[in-house]
Amino acid sequence: MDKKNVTEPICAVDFAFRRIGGKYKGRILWYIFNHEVLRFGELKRYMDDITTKMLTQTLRELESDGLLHRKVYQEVPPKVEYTLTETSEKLIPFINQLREWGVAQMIKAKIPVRKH
Amino acid sequence: MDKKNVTEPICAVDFAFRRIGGKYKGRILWYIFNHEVLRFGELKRYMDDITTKMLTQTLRELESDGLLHRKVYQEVPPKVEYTLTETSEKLIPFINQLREWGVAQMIKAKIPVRKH
DNA sequence: CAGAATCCGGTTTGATACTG
DNA sequence: CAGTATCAAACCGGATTCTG
Repeated sequence: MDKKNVTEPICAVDFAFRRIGGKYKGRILWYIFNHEVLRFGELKRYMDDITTKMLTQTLRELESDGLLHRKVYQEVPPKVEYTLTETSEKLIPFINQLREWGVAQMIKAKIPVRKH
Repeated sequence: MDKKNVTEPICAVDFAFRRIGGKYKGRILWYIFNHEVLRFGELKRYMDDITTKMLTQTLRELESDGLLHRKVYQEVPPKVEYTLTETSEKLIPFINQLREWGVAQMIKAKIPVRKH
């Protein structure tokens, strides 16, 4: 997930999907949006199926793409808060619509829809 | 990209991203939408950076998820046409929104935006 | 608490050649 | 034309251990 952002995007759809098309990125943004701010450990609990390594890695990518703010509190025990940026806030309507589409599909397919 | 659709989705966002979050899926849907119907070879030319193997594989996944129609003409030389389904047509406004977000980001970052 | 570091298998993706 | 088949490389992602 490094070279992806180095090679020139073919088009804008390509560009966009490189930034949020990963396995966890959409959900991370969505969960943070819903709570306004989330700490590392909270986010990990919501994600439920992610390892610390992947979460760290994905958060760093989002941060370096300007889609997340990372605020470190210099205290013990450590505390780090993640919030959306102006740029990623603009993605929320898209994610939400996609989510609604997903809900509709899941109902049709009779897959239990869990809330978050 | 097989197990992805076997394990239970965590939530609707997860569900949706498994269906269109791959490296090429969004673009494939977008290009087909823009041309209404595309043949295998045409699509490959538009994608520009995909191998026949990946294109085949991705098309099959989209088809089995009910996001693409695949119409085979029994003639020589072979001819196969891909079109959107009702389900995937509902996704187009979102993909377009995402595309517009991408365009804005690319302009900001001074990355040349190519049309498709 | 919020990670960093390492090891390692599995999956994804790619190059190339071939076919009905 | 629309794919298959095969092999190899790259990347993803998980488990575990460790630390300021």
